[in-house]
Amino acid sequence: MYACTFWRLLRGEEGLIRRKVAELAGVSEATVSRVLSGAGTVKDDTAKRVMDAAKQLGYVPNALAQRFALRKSGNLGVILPLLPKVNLFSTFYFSEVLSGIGVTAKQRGYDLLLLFREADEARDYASLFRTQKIDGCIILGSKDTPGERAALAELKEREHPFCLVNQRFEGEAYNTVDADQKMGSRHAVRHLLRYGYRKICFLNGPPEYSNSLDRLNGFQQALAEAQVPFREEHVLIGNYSRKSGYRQTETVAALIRSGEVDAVIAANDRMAIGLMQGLKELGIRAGEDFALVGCDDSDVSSMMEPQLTSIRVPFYEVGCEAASRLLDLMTETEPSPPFEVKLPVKLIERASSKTTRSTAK
Amino acid sequence: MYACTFWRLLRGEEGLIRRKVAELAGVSEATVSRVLSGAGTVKDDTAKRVMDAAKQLGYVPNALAQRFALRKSGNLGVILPLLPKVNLFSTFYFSEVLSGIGVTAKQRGYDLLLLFREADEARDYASLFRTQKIDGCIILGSKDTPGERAALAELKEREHPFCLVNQRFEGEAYNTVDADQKMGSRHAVRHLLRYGYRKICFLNGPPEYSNSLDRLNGFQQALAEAQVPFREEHVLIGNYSRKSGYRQTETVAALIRSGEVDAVIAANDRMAIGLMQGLKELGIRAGEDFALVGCDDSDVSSMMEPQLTSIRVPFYEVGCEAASRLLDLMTETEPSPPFEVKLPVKLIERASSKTTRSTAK
DNA sequence: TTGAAAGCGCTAACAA
DNA sequence: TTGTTAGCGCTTTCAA
Repeated sequence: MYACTFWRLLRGEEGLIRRKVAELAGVSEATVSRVLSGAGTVKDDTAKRVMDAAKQLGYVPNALAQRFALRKSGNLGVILPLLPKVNLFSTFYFSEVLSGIGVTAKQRGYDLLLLFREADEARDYASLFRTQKIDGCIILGSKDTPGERAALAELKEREHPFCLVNQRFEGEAYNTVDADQKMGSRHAVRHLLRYGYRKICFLNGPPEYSNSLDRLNGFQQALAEAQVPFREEHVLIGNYSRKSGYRQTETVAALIRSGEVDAVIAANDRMAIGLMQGLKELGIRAGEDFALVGCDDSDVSSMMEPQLTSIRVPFYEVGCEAASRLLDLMTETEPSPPFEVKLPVKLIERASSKTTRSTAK
Repeated sequence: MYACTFWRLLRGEEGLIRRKVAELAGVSEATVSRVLSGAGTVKDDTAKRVMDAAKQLGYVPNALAQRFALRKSGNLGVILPLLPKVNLFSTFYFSEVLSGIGVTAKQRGYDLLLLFREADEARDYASLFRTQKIDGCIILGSKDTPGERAALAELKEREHPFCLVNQRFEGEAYNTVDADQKMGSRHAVRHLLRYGYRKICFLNGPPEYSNSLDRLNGFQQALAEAQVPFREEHVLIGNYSRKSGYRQTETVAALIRSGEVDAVIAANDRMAIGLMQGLKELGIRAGEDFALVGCDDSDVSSMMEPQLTSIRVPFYEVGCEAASRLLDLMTETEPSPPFEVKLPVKLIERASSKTTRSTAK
């Protein structure tokens, strides 16, 4: 009770506590500021007196006032799609990337402002800067649509620092951190070829995501390198959801049964799993009747039966890198050219693709 | 280029644009403020003139200044554990809850500040309020430890609005939104009994989480209701990770083989899946040799083979409810008693527990 | 219904 | 090395 009224008093006289600290330390308020913000030059001795006084009185500077005076919000915005409805991306992806961003931002004294982009909301990223809610932002789950392009162009034009994660825009030089998806597909193809599979089907995601294009690209390139002909009709399109993988069951089953296809690469784990389940219902088993490779190496890939071979994308590191680069850029004085970081991926071999096809048809 | 310099100018004269709006509308800056903040009484006619002028000049008030003047951050803090390291909770859980919070907060004009709690950091939630980074906060993944209790007690003492999600503290009346875990276990037990299983083993999580205690409680109660004896040695403890479920393989296998146990309820899906995998390796199959029920109904439960019966917890709604209640509380003037909301859960029956045990030993 | 002016808690010149 | 002082862009009394 005592403490309660004590603190209520304090709250009522926010400003006074600052003055008290100054008095207790025998300095001016400006010096208190200098000590606590770390800026300016203060004698070690006085600095210590101020610190002690502040600790004794439990004084913590008001970040809101601080940021207002500095005209910096101290926030890093993270824009992300509304997850539950459009569950295309995996929760795994977001958790990992977000954690990476969060840890990095915290290390560097920034807070994270989470901004959910609504489905068809007119995107106005720039106003987040105008209102000074954020000093920079990282955009997740961006798609190549006219509205998105316009919003990004505006950001760039006004020189607001931002960074895209896992998405590039053809013809625009934006800051990007991405996994090397193209290399991922190549690894997958080479892996399958090594095990004797030669008739590979590719279950891709929609082309609004540059990742989809990159993966297809790597797929084609790896085939070309091995002089295996590329068949357009062996490219299927889903929407990154498990259901969309499941929906391809009939098509893929026919391809496998006719001997036209003996392996499938899916552009993410969810589609791979949907397809695997569908085919299993028809008695066609991954790892035995055909080989299956997913992408993302999400936590579910090792929960499957058989466990799913997948391309590990270092999502956590992607988040770290994006935040780190963006914060660098925000603290630099002179403008630097846009960065396009590609992080290496790695094929994790598991049972779904490991049976050697010695008698390839 | 033109636009670019134009905006650079604007940025240089942030304050001026406000004045220009005032001039264009033929009013004072104070009136501009009144109109844009919606407060105060303004004639409809002048209000319209101001709005038009603002739109024409592209004026958006500076939220940072606004919040500073109002002494409100406009942020709802969400405190959550660092995910990647301590991957006890599922990413599914956090994504769902977070989305619920995010949507609700946005509807009510609040922004979300994400705060990662580091593993053993001295918890000082109160200073988030003192620095005015947040006006209220929702705490996820809280555990019953002395440090946590102290931090929460401080929040309460200083009358900072906060809400716990999925965690209660014995002896403390904090605002809480939780799923009805106790009811969940009861559903699970009754379901198993109905299918003829009578020897049920319970794989629980650690007791620092009140959920663990609730679930055990419901388990015992349901057994008592059905007059099935409760066996202390049939309660196993994991840590909510898949591995910890896997680690119980030997123990559970022995219990099943000896006929002492014919069904298992796990306190979350991850442990259920770990256990399922371990037992499968020993040739003991869920849904055939024993029944298995998980909890959370995370997205993986339907990706398993066999699919996992699980208790669906409305995580998204939990998030909505927590945010909604907390925001109510923050806008109320008079103090209200703490709320303890329990949301209903639902058993989702799948293959892992559906084979009727007609010949129960 | 509106304008003028004070002040939110902090930083950062400028002086001393 | 430190104190004084003038803002940061907004809200909000108080008068008109």
